[in-house]
Amino acid sequence: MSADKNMAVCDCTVIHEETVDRVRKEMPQDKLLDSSADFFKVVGDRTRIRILHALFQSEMCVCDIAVLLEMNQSAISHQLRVLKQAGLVKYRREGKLVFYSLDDEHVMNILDQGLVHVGHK
Amino acid sequence: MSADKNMAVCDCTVIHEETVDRVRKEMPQDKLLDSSADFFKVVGDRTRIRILHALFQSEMCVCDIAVLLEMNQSAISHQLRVLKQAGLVKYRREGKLVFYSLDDEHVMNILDQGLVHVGHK
DNA sequence: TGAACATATGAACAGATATTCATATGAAAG
DNA sequence: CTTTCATATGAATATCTGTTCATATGTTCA
Repeated sequence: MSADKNMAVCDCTVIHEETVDRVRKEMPQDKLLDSSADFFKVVGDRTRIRILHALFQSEMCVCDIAVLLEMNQSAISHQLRVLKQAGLVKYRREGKLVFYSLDDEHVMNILDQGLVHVGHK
Repeated sequence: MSADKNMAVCDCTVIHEETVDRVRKEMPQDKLLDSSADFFKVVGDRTRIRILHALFQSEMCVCDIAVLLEMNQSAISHQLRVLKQAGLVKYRREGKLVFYSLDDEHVMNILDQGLVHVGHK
């Protein structure tokens, strides 16, 4: 059976079928893998990672963030939308202003580990 | 001074200059932020995150990985290149085969936290 | 109600990225 | 040395993504 799959998908013969089968059994579910890739993708962007680190220090309105990152308001607003859809930030309205803050502080642990990782390389 | 920066970059008046200044002081260095965004970007891909999880179980040759992920050899090879450049995998040659393995097991802690994060949502 | 301001949003565009295809490289075996 | 097989790589392509621009929404205040 895996021989067929092989031909369809790969230019070569299965070399270590047992390894492949064993690894396959231990792989996290596809759904989880896709979700976590999506999560890392959200975080894997200059602008968004800066927004998150900023909000870790303090809640901020859109304009504050734009000034901090020296980017225009629209770009920030678009990225905040992405972060909100990913469940990473939340907001509260106060008159004309909208204050954003982290919705999941735990995520900062992961971001910090990312910093540490690149820090000593 | 920040007033000028404002006009150039944002459509609005600074609302909370003290907040912005305080947050700016506490932000990680730009270089670090960029590096960690790049790191998360590498990890934020369906194919690459699967390769890493697979290699966490066992070293594998390129063909094994292609079969496991049901993708063609060339696609895998390209992605292994990205992972290697990011310092996440290493390889050893054995005859015609090239065996890849994790170069930084610590990274799996971060990936696992990603799985946990998306797992209970 | 209307002007002013902060934020959101849609369309457009430019740049990045993943996969495929064709082919090159490099090793083993005949 | 030539063939065969595993892997690498460059070019081409299609898709995705981030930013910008123009404009809409929504709130405050006159």
